[in-house]
Amino acid sequence: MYSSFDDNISARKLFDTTPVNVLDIVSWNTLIDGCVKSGDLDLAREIFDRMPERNDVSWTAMISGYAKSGELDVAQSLFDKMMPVCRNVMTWNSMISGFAKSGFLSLARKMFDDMPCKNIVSWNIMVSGYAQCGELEVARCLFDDMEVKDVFSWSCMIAGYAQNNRGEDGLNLFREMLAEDCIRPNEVTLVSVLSVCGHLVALDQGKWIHSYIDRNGCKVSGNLGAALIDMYAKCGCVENAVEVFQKMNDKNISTWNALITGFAVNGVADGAIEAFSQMQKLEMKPNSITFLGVLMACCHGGLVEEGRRYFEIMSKTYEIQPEMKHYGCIIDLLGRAGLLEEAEAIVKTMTVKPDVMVLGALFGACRIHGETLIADRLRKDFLRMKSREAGCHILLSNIYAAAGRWADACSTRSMLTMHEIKKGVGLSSVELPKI
DNA sequence: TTAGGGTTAG
Repeated sequence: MYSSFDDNISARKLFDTTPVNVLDIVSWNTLIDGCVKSGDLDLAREIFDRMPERNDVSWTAMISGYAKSGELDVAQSLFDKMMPVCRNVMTWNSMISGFAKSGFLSLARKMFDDMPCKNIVSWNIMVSGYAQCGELEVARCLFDDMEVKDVFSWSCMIAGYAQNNRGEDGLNLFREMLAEDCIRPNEVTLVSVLSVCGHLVALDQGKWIHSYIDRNGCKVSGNLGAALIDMYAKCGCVENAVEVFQKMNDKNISTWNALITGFAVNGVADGAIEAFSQMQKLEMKPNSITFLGVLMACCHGGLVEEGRRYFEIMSKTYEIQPEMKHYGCIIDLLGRAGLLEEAEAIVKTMTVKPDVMVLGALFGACRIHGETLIADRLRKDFLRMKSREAGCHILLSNIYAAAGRWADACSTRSMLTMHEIKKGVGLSSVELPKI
């Protein structure tokens, strides 16, 4: 009865109108749980403080709520106040997870080592914590030490490799996972592995995973569909991406975003725009990533008019404030079209300071169009950033060189050597053998 | 009480 609320007003009403001793402890706990889940920690705390008696479930719900929202000091003080015998494994796990997610790995580890009784979740939290912080070797040691692993353990470790540019290790671990008898990948695992295939442009492996999904009758949810579409798009197979999209029943915003971005990165601007108007017809609400995709499409297709329009409706109609990446796209688009002053004017309206990428887009345009005046104006802002991004220094130097301003070109170049900034190595990819 | 993705620029 008290398990969920449409809004916290009903929880508040119930709490205010019910005499304290009418409810039993289970109902009180459910009430707290509902408030914590809906994000109203203050109300949960008020209820917790006024409860006639509390048990481990009440304490754990509060501690977990604070730990999840990053209020670790409050969580810790409640944990300390709690009778040690009342602390259960979930109480400990909530604290460990809170510390690990906030990057306090040594604190998490200390609690993990101190806890009287661990379960598989405790191990998974630590594996995930290390993996997310890029400490993959520590994560892997813990993972290998686990006597029993579940799908969470495998997914955490694979995602860790995926997020830290160790995609091949992720794929190898996925192969090991498939060889295990009692474990099957789920949607989360598959999304991670598909993302690896996309980044590595490993089309054969991506196709194999697609057929695995079909063979095993996995339901292609909105998110899994998005991962498949994204994988095909990153491998340059727009037709396959579209086919996946068309076959899906329950498309969500991520599915649409994957399709639009897929069209955009493959230079199919009209496909992206068409998909966006379909979304509008279906009254599917776009988000900031949808607009990034559409703007990217305009940028690739040189569609200035459309780009301007989408950039405008984004905030005016949909109330989505442009982020740095949206600015990057529109400035790149205008800059390439030679509309440098308009691009510079947008830079000036930005509420956040333009980053190196945004300035880089404008420098790039200055170089294409032989525009030195704007480059001069932006140069100070750029130098103030003390950026170690070699590309911008080189662009700037090339702008001056093209204009015959050799002294400026040399001084810009010398910044590179002075600050020991090195240009990153060019990379290309090679397809891996099949699974 | 634990796990996931979407991105371009010279």
